[in-house]
Amino acid sequence: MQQGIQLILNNISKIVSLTKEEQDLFVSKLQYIEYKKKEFFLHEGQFSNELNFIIEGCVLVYYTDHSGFSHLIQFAIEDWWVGDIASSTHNKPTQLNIQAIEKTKVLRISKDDLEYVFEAIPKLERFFRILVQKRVANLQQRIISSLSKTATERFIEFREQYGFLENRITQLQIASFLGVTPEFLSMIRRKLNSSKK
Amino acid sequence: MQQGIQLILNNISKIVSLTKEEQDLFVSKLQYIEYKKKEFFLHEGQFSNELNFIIEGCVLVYYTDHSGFSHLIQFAIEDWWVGDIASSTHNKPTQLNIQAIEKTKVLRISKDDLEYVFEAIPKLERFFRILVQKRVANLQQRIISSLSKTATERFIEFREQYGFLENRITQLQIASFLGVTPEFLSMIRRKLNSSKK
DNA sequence: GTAAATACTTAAGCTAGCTTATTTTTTTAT
DNA sequence: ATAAAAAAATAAGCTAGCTTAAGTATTTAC
Repeated sequence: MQQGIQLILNNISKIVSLTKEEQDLFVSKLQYIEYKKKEFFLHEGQFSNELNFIIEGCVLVYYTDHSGFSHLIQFAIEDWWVGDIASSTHNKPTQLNIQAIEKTKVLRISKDDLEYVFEAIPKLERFFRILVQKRVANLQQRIISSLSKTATERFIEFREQYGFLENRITQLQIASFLGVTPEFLSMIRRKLNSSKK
Repeated sequence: MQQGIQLILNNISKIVSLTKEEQDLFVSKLQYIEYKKKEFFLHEGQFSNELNFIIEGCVLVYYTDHSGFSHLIQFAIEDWWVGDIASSTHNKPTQLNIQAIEKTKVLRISKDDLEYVFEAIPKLERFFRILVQKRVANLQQRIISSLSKTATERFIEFREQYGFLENRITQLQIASFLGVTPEFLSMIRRKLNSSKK
């Protein structure tokens, strides 16, 4: 856990610098949690009242539609933040599922504590504002790609951006993220491989 | 313009409450600008260093791909904020075009002034954090829809959410927002109309 | 007020991506 | 180590949504 605290403070210090006292206050609000592989952080219909920082592991954020198909909205690994901003901003039950796909260690802060530290340490509110802005940039890029690119182009873009994940998540999950069937992704991969040599 | 200032202060007061002095400081940083129909706020390749609040009018935010096709990322009307968060967060030239499609009046604040007022009035940083969170919720919903719904379902959802815009933007623009061709949208509309009666 | 430009509709043929089904490979649990 | 489960590949037939093209309606600009 001690290493995790170093990691989270380091993550924050890339954007804002906190004094020792501010760090201690923030850290005092963190809860350390471990999830086993396949365990859920959050189920559809629950209220999302926490934000999680991943120390170790990998989680998926997905939406399950009325026909039971899952659609991968986001994934997160160590040194990333994960939570349902939509649910906690609008105080509505989440539509999403958040699930560990490896043994995962997180530091968690509740919504109430987060609001408290924002009040006490405005620099932290700045940090989170910038974090959320980066998320906007990321989501917007994904919309641009979904509107203007073919599945093959989106797969190539995925590899460039998230290639380091290719051994941690399955083809099924990549297909779900790209918005194609696994069968079609398999075809895309075959075509790319044969044209490569 | 005076009315515009009332509108913007009102918009902010729905989320945070400012003292008279704080309001005055914020307002002193605002610039009033008018655009004619078809004029651009921002062209692809430029740097986005402003945030705009629309007092009156309607603007489109779109991406133009390498084949010259436009894809509508966002639209905004009076009482909405518009800018390119991605470009200004990452200090990169924008990929987007922002264009007025009606005579449009805005109040604008530069990125530098915004950072200054965030420092001086932390409540304003909170306001913008929450504004950006709402944008995340909106973009995420759009990704969920694009992954899990057919074009017809997305059009019905568009009408429910943005029906009030149907007389201000064209079918071409709606098609571009939904990610279908105008011809196909025309077919969808015909089917929906014939099944309605 | 009128010509030109733009938006919208319709329809026929086409293709990217889906469905279903089978086989092979890899992972998981005991 | 092995059986069961899950993931991945291949292939044939299908469909939502695209392309092209031509015609009609509406806006725009002078």
